Amino acid sequence: MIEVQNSLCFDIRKIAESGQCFRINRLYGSTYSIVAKGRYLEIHQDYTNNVLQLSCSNQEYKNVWMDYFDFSTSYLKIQQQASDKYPNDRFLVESMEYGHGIRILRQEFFETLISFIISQRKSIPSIKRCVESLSMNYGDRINGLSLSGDCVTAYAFPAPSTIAQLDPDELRATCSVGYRSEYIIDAANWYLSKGSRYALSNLGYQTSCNIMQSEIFGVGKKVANCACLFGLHQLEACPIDVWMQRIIDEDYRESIPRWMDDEYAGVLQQYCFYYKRDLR
DNA sequence: ATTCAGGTATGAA
DNA sequence: TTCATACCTGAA
Repeated sequence: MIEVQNSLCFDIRKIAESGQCFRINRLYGSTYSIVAKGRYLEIHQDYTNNVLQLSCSNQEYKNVWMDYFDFSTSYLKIQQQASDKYPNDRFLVESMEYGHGIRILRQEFFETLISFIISQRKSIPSIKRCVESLSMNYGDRINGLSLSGDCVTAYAFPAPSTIAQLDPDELRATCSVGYRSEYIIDAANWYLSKGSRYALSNLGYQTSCNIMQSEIFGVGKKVANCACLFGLHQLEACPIDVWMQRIIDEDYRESIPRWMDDEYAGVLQQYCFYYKRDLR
């Protein structure tokens, strides 16, 4: 277990509730578990002393989790820049204040792609259950540590080759993914034959977004944008879901706000999404 | 019972 | 291009 001073824009509660990741769960209080990159982590945020506790070694923190939490990107700078560029955008400025501490996690691409294929027409709890059963049924068993030093078992997200070989009916039965089961298997095959060769993160946002939409059955505009933003860390990707559409309709009189074309539109989208959803 | 939940493919206008 | 509709599933 290690302890680090949290001097960054980092709020684990908001990140967990921001809907970008389906494998962060609240255990108790402000303690969360995370399964990512074939590892299990527990993290506790002490909001009064501004301290983070993580259930890993200092080495693993530096090698794995600092990258995962995207600590090399300054979200403060992104916020300040946006405030300067769109000073009159009341909704955006309020959203940034409200969502301060949200970051875009550097999740694994394949897992992100499959997770957001699953997400269509599903509620977040339901998506989480699907991803969890997918991992339990077909993923590797992981041995992790809790914050108190106890051994914890978890399941990594399955490998592309494992998912590619599944029978659609079996997948549907074991993970209740419904009509998405063919999509999932198709995406895994795409990843094996082409996706992993493209080096999509180097091809840029527009190109990778178009490739995914045209080559993967079941991947449309929204899912492709989520895969770009959360799986490739292309921060200009701005997925328009029902909540974003509500923001456009209700808060911008049905016209696309300027910030949606910003180079950091995806980050700003997360603030607005989180803010709008909490107003429910 | 009906609707909704972070959509997409398809075919018609 | 835009629009309506079906689609697994589980929860409200």
